Amino acid sequence: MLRKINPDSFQLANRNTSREINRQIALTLIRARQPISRADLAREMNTHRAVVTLLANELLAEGLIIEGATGEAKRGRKPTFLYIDSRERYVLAVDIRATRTFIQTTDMVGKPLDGLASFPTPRDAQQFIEELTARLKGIMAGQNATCQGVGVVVPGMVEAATGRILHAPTLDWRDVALREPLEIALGLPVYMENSGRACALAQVWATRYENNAPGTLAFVSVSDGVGVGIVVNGETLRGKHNIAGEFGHVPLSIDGPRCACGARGCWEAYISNLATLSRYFGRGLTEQILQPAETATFTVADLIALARRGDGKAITSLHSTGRYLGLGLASIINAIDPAVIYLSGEITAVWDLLEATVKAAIAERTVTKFAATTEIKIVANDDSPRLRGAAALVTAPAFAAPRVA
Amino acid sequence: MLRKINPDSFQLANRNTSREINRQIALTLIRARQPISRADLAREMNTHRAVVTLLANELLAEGLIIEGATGEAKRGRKPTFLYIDSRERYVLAVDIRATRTFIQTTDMVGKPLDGLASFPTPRDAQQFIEELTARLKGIMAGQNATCQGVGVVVPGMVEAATGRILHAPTLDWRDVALREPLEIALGLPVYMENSGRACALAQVWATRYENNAPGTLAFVSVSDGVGVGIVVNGETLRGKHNIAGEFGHVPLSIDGPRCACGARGCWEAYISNLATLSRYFGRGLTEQILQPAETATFTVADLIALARRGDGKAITSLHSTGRYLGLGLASIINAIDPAVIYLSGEITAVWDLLEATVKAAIAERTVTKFAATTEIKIVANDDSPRLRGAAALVTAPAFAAPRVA
DNA sequence: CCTATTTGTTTTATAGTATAACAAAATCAG
DNA sequence: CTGATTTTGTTATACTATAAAACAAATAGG
Repeated sequence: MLRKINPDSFQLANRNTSREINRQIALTLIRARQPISRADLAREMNTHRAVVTLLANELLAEGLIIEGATGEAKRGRKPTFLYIDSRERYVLAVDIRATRTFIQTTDMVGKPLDGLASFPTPRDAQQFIEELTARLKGIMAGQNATCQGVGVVVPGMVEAATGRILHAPTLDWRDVALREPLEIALGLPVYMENSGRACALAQVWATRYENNAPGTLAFVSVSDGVGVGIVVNGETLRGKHNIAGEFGHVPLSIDGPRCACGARGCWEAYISNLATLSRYFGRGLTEQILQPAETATFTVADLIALARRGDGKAITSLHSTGRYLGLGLASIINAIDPAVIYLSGEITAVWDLLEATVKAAIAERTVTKFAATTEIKIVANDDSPRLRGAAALVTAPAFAAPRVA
Repeated sequence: MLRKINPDSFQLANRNTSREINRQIALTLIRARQPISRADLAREMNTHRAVVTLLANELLAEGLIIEGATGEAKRGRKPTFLYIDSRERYVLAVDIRATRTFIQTTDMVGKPLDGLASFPTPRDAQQFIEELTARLKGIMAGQNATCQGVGVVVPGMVEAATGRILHAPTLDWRDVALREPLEIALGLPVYMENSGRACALAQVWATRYENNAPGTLAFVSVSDGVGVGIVVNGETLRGKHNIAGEFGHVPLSIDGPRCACGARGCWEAYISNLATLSRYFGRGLTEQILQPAETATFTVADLIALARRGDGKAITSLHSTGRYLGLGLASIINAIDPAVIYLSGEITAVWDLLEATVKAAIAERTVTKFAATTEIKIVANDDSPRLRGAAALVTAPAFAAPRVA
C-alpha cells in the first residue's frame, strides 16, 4: 500500500510521464478487453474520449494496436474496434527441459501462432546453443512479421540481469552464458528466467484464462524437482541472490530424507516424482532414492494409472505425497499468504482423489482457519505454462507500468 | 522490475500527477538528507532549481517543511536550509506488550520527543482501551503542537484495513475493535499493525541508523514468540488473510515439539525464549514446555548471565537455539531472499557467541553459497524498533510514493 | 567598488490533461 | 426521403505541469 521512495534511486516525473502512464493503462485495457472501441475505453478509464483518441492514435502510429471491424450499436455512429496488433510482431518462446527443448511462436498477447517445435536437449551446453540458434533461425526464416525477442525458460537458477544460467541441476549445467551468444547470433533481445518464476509470470500476464489475476500469487510445479515462483503486487520476486521462491528446499523435517540439494528433509524430497515413486516401491525416504534409470520405465503417470485401477499401494503412495504437498503449501501460505496458489505437475492428474487430503494437510498447519481456505487452482500441463511464461518475458515490457517515483 | 497494471484497479495520471510524484520525491530527499538547500536538492533530483523552488514553496505553505539556518558556502550567496517541520506536528506511538504498554511521542521523522511513558497492560480489553485513551489524552493535553495520529503496534494478528485485533495470543484477546473507539475518543486517525511487520516498517523508514535501507528485507524478533515482518520493494507484505510473514510457524520438523499454535515442530517451538529455557532445564522439547510462571523467576537474561560466567549447560542451550535460529533463517532466505535480515530479541545479547553457529546453520540449508552470505544485522532492544514502527505507521503516508498506474 | 560565483526567483516555451464544442455516422419517426 | 436524435470520434481552447533560460539577490575577494 505505502511504498517508501528510495532516496538513492528514484524516477522523477517529467512532462511526458503522465502520457506514458496513461498510454500503458490504455494498452493494458485494450489487451484485457479487446475488441474495444475508443468510447468504451474512455468509459473504462474514467476520462474523456478526446484523451483516448490521442492515446489511440499514438499507439496506432507505433503499430502496437490496429483498428479492426466496426462494432454494433443500437443507435448512433458505430464504434471502430481497437486490437493489439498480432500480425506485425511475434515472439519466440523457448522451454528448456531435461530431455527435450520446446519452441513456440506466439503473438504479443501470448497466443500460440504455429505448431509446437521441439528437439532433444543436448547434454553439452555448447552443442545446445548451436542447435537452438539453428532451429530459431529456421523458424524466423519462415515468418514475414518481425520478431520482438526470444524468451527462454530454464529448469534451474538464472541470473535474469545478465542472462547466465548459474546452475541447472537436471542438465548438469553450471555457469552457462546463454543470452549473449543467442543475442549476437539472432540480433534479437533475449530474456531468460527460471521456470518456476516464468510460470508465475504466465499466470499474471494471462489473458485467455482469467482476466483479473491477483497481484500476489504463487505457482508451484511438482515434477522431478519442485519449482516455485512468487509474484508480489504484480512483480516477480527475484531476491538479492536470485533464489527467492525456493520453497522446494524449505524443510518439512530437518532430519528427514536426503534431498538432491544435499540438505535433509526438504519439501522436494517428500513430494518430487522420484519421492512418490520411491514410496511406491517401498523404499523408505531416508534410504537411497530411486535412480533416474529406474524411473525411465515406470513413471508417475503409470502410478496414477494403477491407482485409477484400484491398486491400494499406488493410492497410499499418492495420498502420502498429497499430505506432504499440503504441509508444504501451508508453509507458502504462512510465509507469503498469496491470493491464489497455482499448482501444476503430473500428480495434478489425480487432483480429484487428492484434494481433500491436501486441503486437510493445509488446514493442519496454517496459522488461521481463514488462511486454510486459500484458493488452489490446477494448471494442466497442456496449458503449457512454461511456454506462456517464456512469451510473457518478451511481451510484458511493452505492457508493464512505467517506473515512476 | 516489471509490474502488471491491474485492468480492474488502476490510477490514471491527471495533470497534477507529475507534481504529486515530484513533490513526494522532494519530501523524501529532504527527510533523508536534511539539512539541505534548494540548490543541492535540485542537483540530487537532476532537475532545475526553478522546479525545486516551486515544490519547496508548496511544501512550506503546507507547513510540512521549514526554512532554517543559512549554510556555509565558499563563494557566492549562502544557501538556506530546508528541514522537515518537527515543531508543528507530532505523533503518538503505542507499543502494546504482554505485560506493559509503552507510549512515546515522536516528530514526523520518528525522532522521540519527550520521555517514554508506560503502564501495566490490563488483561481486560475494555479496561485497556479506557486506560490507553486516558493516558493518550493526558499526553495530548501537555502538547501545543497538533497530533498527526496514533500508531499502535500489537503482538498478534491485526487486520490493518479495519483496525481490529483478530487474535493476540499472549494477551488472550480475540476480535478486539481497538481503532474505532480510539479514533472517536481522540478525534485522530489511528493506524494499527502487527509488531513483526511494524518492526520491518521501522527499518524501511529509518533515517537515523542507515539512510538507504534496502527495498526487500525481513525483520525477525525472537522473544516469547517469533515475529517476522517482510518488506518487498519498499512495501510491507500483508497477504490475502493478513498472515504473510508467519515464518514462526513454518516447521523445522513436522514431527517436532508441540508449538503454542497447536501444530508440531514450528520454528517458534525451537527458538522462543521458552524453548531455550526449557532446553536449559533439560526438558526435551517434545515434553511439556515450561509454564510462564516458571519463566518469571528465571529469564533468558539470567541464562545469558550464566553463560557469560562459563556455565556449560547454559552455553550448550544457547548454541542449540542458535543452530535452530540459523536453520529457520535459511528458510526465510530461500523463500524471500531479502537483502538484509534484521534480528532482535533477548538472545541477540549473546550474538558474539552465537554468530558462527547461526551462520553455519544458515549455510547448511541455503540453496547457494552466495545466499548464505545474506547480511544479518542485530537490532538492540533499546533501539525500540516496535515504537519506531508505530511512529512510521503515522508518518509514512506523508512521505510515501503516490499510487499511480 | 567591481567581479566572480552561487543561490533562489521569474519568465517564456513546450507538452500534457480537462472541457467543451464540433463533425461524422448511424437509427428512427414521420 | 428528411430531419431529429444519439453515439462515436476529432478539434479547439483552457489550464497546469515541467524545461530552460534569463534575472535578481547575496556573498567573497581583490
